[in-house]
Amino acid sequence: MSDLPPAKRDAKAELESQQQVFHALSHPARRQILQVLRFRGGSMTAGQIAARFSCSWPTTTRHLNILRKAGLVAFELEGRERHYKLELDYLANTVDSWLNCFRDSKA
Amino acid sequence: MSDLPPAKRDAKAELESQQQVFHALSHPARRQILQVLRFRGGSMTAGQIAARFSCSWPTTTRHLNILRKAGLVAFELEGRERHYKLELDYLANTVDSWLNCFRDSKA
DNA sequence: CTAATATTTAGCAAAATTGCTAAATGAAAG
DNA sequence: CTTTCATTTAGCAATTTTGCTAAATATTAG
Repeated sequence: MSDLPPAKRDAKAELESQQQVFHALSHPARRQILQVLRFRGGSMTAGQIAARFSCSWPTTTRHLNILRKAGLVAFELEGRERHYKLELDYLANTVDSWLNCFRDSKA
Repeated sequence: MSDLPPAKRDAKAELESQQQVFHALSHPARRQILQVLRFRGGSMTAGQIAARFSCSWPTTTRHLNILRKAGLVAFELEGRERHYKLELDYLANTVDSWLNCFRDSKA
């Protein structure tokens, strides 16, 4: 791996993290988790999140993992709770930077 | 189906079209098709699009179908060619309207 | 009508995703 | 140290997605 010039390596890495973000956003449950987090001030425990969803707790955990690997949420341990927090700027910036190419330049 | 008050039915329909858009955007080849279209002025034949991708022509056709059902592209027949065009506004508006909830309100 | 061109649909196998239940981890309370 | 609480990991079955090749469709050219 990494037998590429820095510029290309970076571009590739950026494409990959973009892919992780868009993949994470493709499942309605995951978008909803982000919205609930946003709505509740940006931070909740795993239990509070899981309680709001109809799917099983482990399924929610997995969605949270996908969101975390994509960089859209992060958590901090507090005793035996995990406080997940929304990575608001990363979310908005990543999507925006892709979407900007498609914004009407005539506006 | 459709045994719901109009407001809820509409909300549900909107969620569903949002889902189709985000699902369509989750595959790198599909995002790339949109970018190529954008880059080339918003309109290309199926053949011109397929020629730019490493996957087989039928595979590209399927990606185009997914994009079309999501409302992100549309085509017009011109002889035996299909001219696909980018639905720029729908793309930007759909993604934006979801993303707006996550834009920092303090800015 | 026949051949060629542009593109799609059909149908299949491989891979990825989802959701579940059961078991595991790790911190805290008794 | 044993139990309890909060949460995750493991492992499996069902479904969906992807990509391929082969066959079909439709339009134009000869």
